[in-house]
Amino acid sequence: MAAALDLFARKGYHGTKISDVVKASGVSQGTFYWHFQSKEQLALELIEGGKERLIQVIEQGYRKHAGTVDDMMSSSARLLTDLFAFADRNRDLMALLLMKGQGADPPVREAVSQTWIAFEEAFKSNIQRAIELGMLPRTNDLSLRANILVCLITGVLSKWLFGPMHDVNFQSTYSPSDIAEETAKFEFRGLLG
Amino acid sequence: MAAALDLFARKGYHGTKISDVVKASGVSQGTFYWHFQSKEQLALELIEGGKERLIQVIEQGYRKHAGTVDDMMSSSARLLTDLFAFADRNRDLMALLLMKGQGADPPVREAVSQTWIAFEEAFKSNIQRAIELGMLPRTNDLSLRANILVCLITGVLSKWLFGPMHDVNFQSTYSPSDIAEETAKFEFRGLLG
DNA sequence: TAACATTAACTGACTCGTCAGTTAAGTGGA
DNA sequence: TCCACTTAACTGACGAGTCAGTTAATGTTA
Repeated sequence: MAAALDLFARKGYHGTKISDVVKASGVSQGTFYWHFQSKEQLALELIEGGKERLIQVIEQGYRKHAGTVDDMMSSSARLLTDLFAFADRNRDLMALLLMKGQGADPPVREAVSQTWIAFEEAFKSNIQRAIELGMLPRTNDLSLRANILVCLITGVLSKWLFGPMHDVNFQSTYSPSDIAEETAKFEFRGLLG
Repeated sequence: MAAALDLFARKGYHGTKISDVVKASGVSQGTFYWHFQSKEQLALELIEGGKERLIQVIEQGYRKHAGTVDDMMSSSARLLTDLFAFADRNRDLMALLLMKGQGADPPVREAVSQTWIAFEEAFKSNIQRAIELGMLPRTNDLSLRANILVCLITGVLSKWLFGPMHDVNFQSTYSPSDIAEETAKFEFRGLLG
């Protein structure tokens, strides 16, 4: 239910009343409880669905062939552009995952955490692949660097989407590809060093 | 009230009942409302106090003299080590600022936002200073890079403190200075490029 | 120094609005 | 007449905030 996601994103889990969701989607409360077991269940379904779509974006960016350093930069930038464009199209989802999920009850928080763990895994296998293809140097602290990279990406994502005020309607002056390119440069230099 | 901060950090704003705070601090509910106007007021006071201490840490790291590139690296690492050590000592505060603040009511969220805006400003003036001292190149997209840097730092901070599961009791395998050094390398290469 | 006054600090049972979830009673299509 | 679906009024729990009163410490007066 898109209406519910919008509300969760704007008002947070606890700030969103079932009565609001119901009003926004034009059905009555009973109808809601016919479709969903509970408020929590609704949130979990939203997150689960979002997670799958998010992971798909990253997995599609999986590098398949070796290439030059420039290739690497541009494929990184492309993956990030895809990711940022996806995030832009789904800012309600991203708001829930990046910020508002924290205000929710344990099971919902758990689902959000699982999403980021999956995200990190997907990214890690991309980096691993790049190393195997000889595009990145082997280092012993790979996992730490991969970690830092993911932090960088989610951090940039948060601020680019929601600005300093964590406002869901925030409009950045940068386009997805602007941000992606600049972030890719950071990534590239950081990982390569 | 340290007890309250601990609870906010672990359970989030809405997850924390006044009755819990009261139980944890060993006073009665009436006493609580004699000391604090409201639950919200309590949270605001906690955040305000934390903000001041946090900003102090960064401002103390203010670069005062020009130096070599190595100087820059080490002073960056020192500032980050201070910051990370502070965060480690105050993980309840950081949990509230980095994660749990999002679940709260608008005034509390606003206070959290203001804290990060101040954080960013403090960092920006550090970078500005480094540019004036000729330690960093002048670029036109400084503000974007500064932004990305702050994202990197808060992102790393979150994951280092709370791990993938956003657990306040998470113990990282890295020490403050390990993380600070690795992050500083990332920062350094990212900013210099 | 004893009796009384004042006030700051504290208590815990209570109120009262809010909201997730329920239910009994429809409605329309096959 | 069964079934998928919808409705609006209802319930009950929960939790923030209140309040009438207790305690103890510090004046104040006679």
